[in-house]
Amino acid sequence: MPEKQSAKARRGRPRQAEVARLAGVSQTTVSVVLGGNKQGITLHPDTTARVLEAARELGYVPDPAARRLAAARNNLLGVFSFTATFPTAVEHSYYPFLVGVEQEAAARGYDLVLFTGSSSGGAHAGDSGALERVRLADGCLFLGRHIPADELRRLVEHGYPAVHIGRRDELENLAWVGADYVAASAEVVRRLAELGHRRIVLVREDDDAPASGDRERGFRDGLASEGIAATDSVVRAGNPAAEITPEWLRGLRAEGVTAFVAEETDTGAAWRALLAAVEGAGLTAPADVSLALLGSPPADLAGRPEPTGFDIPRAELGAAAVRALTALLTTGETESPLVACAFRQGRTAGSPRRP
Amino acid sequence: MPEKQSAKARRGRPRQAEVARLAGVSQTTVSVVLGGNKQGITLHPDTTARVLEAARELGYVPDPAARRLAAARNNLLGVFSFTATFPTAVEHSYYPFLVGVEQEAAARGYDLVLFTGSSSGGAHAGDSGALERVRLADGCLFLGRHIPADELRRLVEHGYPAVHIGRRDELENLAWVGADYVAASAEVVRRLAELGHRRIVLVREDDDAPASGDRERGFRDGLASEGIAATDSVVRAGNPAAEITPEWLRGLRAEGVTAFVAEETDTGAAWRALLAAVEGAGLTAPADVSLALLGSPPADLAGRPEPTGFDIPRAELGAAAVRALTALLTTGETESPLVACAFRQGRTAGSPRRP
DNA sequence: GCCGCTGACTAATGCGTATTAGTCAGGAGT
DNA sequence: ACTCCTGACTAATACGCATTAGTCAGCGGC
Repeated sequence: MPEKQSAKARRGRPRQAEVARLAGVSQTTVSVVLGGNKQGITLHPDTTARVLEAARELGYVPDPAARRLAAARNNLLGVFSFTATFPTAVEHSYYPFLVGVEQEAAARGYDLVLFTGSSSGGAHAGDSGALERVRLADGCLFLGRHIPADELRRLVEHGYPAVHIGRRDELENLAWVGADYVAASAEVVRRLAELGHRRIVLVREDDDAPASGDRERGFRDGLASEGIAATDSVVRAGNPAAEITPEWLRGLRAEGVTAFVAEETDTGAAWRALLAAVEGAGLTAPADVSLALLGSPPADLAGRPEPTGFDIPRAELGAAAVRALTALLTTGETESPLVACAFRQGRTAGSPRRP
Repeated sequence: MPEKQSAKARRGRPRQAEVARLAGVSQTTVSVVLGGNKQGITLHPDTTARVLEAARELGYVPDPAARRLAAARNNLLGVFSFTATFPTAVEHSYYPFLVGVEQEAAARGYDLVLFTGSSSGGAHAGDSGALERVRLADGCLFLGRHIPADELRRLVEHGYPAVHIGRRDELENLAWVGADYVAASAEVVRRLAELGHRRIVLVREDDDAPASGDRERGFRDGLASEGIAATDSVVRAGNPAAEITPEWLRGLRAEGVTAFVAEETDTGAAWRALLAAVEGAGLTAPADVSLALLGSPPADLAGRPEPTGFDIPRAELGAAAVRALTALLTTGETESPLVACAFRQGRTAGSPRRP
C-alpha cells in the first residue's frame, strides 16, 4: 500500500503538460500564462483564457520542488541555533527571536528551515561537518554563544550568506545584528538622573564579555551626559553574592549613593545580589533606594516587582536579522545594524528621598 | 536582474558535478556513493573514499528541491501552522509543540521546515494553493484550528504524508495525534473522590467543540467509576460570567456540593467565572470548596494558585506527531494515537470540610 | 583465440518548470 | 516579388539529482 505512494501521488497530480494538451497549446505557453507572463510575450487573449480554463478544470497546482529547482533558489532561510540546552532554557532565549524571524520571513515570502543543531544532541551532534547542512537554505541565521567559529568562517568565506543574531566582531565579514546596549544603558542612567539621582553605582560581574563592556560604556556615557563624575561608580564583583552585602550597601548610601544599577547576565547574579542586599539591609525599592537592571530579569524572578531598566527587543532583532539576510541575498550588501532596546519603566526606581 | 540572483544563490553551492570533477569520477558515481549505494553497485573502496573526501572538501549538500523532484527523500519534515493569532498568543500554543517536534525530529535525523503559513499574513496568505508548498518536505505536520480542509484533503488524497496535531476526525484518512481528555478528566474526578468529595459539579461553556465533549464524557466516566450519580452534575453556561454567581455557588454548596470542575477553553471563561464566584461568596479554595480545571490555566492567571487539574503534554504531542509522521513515511502505517495528559496536583483541591 | 563474466564505472534519461532561443504565417513596405 | 516586421506561439534546454541501461578492460575457461 505505501509503495504505491509515488505512483499514486502522481496520478492525481496534473502537470503543465496535461494542461497544455487540454488547452491545445505547448507546455511553454502554459508556463508563461500561469507564470504571469513576466517575459512580456504577446499572447492572444483567447489562448490565455483557454489555458486558465484548462488549468482550473484539472485543478492544476505547480509543484514547488520543480519550481524551485528551475529557479535555482528555494526560498528557504535557515536557522541554526547552538543553545546547548533544551526546553526550559530555550523557551527564554530561542523562541522570542523566532517570533520576529518567522514574521519577517513570511512577509518576504521565505520559509524557514530549522536545523536541529547541537541544541538537541540529535543525529548530527558531534558531526564536525554538521554546519554544512545549512547550505540547503539560501542563507542562514545563526544564534547562540558557542558557535564553532572555524566552520562558520569557512561558510562565510565561501560566500555563503550568513547573519549572526548578536554582535560578533571577531569573525571578519560575518554580518550580524545586535542590540544597542550602549544607548539603552545610557538612557537608564539619564532616567535615573532625571528622577534626581546624583550618585549612581553600577554593579557588574568580573568578566569581559562584550555585552558587559557595552553596558558599562553606556553607563559611563549616561553619567557624562548628565554631568556626573564617574569616580568610584563602577563596581566589579567576582562573586556578587559574597561581595554585595547589606553592609556594603549601607556604606555607599551613607556616602550619598541613591541608585544602584546591575548588569544583566545569564545567571543574573549581580541583580540577585543587589536585591538580597537591599532586603538584608531592611530597605525597600524604590522607597529607600532606586534600583535598575540593564536588561531583562531572570525568569524565576517573574513574581518580583518589575525592575526598571530595558528590554532586549528579541523579536525585532530576529526581524532585523531576516532583513539583513535577505539584503545579502538580493543585493549582496552586508549590513550589521544595531537595534534599539526599549526602556522599561518598571517599579524599582523613583525619586531619591529628600534628606 | 533575476539571472544575477540565481548566479548568486548558486555561488558557493557545489553540486554533484563539481564533486565529481574534483574526485575524478562521474556525477553518477557521486550520486551513488553519497546516496549510500542502495542499488548495490560494486565500487572500489578508494573511489568511495575519494568521493567522500571531495564532498567534504567542497562542503557539498544536496539540493532538497532536486532531490524531491527526482522522487527521493529529503530528510525534511514540514510544519504548517494556522494559528492566525499574533506572537504573544502564539507563544502559548505554538511553541510548546515545537519543542517536542524539534527534539523528536532531531533524534530521527530530520530537519524541519517551518512553512510560514497564514499565521503571519505573509506573502502567501490568501493564495489558495499555499498549502501545496509543503510538498517540498517529505511529509508535514499541521496544527491549528483553521486549516482549509479542502486543500488538506487534496494533499492527503494524493498520498501526501500528513499528520495533524489535535484530533481531527472529519477528514477521512488524515492521521492525527491528540490528547486523551477523556481519561485525564476522569482521573481528576477520581482524585477528587479520593479526597472525599461525593457531590461534584462540572461547569462547561455552551458550545459543542469535540474537546468539550471529551471532557464531559471523561467527567461522567469518572463519576461512574466512583459510583457517584451524575444527576445535575453538569452545568452548561452560555455566559459563565453572568450565570456562575456567588449566589449560585452558595445554593449548590447548601445542597452538598463540595467540589467544582471547569473545562478549559481558549478564553478560560468558565474557570474565571468560578474563581470570581468563589471570591464573591467570600470563600477560599481549597479550605471552603475544592476547585479543579480540566486543562491549563490561561496565561494571565499565572500569579494565582496553581489549579488542580491536568496539563496537556504539548511537547509530547509534538513528539508523537513526528513519530506518526515518520511511521507514515517509512512503513506507510497510519496511526492516530492519544497521548496521556499529566495530572497536576495544584493547590485548589483538598478534602471537603467535615460538616 | 574467442566466449562469457565480473568488477568498476559512466552515459543517458526523467522529474516538472522557467527561460531562451527560435519558428512561422501573414501583412506592410518598396 | 521579395525583404522586413510583428504577432503568436513552440522547441529546446537548464536546474540538480536518482536511476536505469549500458560500456569496457581484464581474466578464466574450453
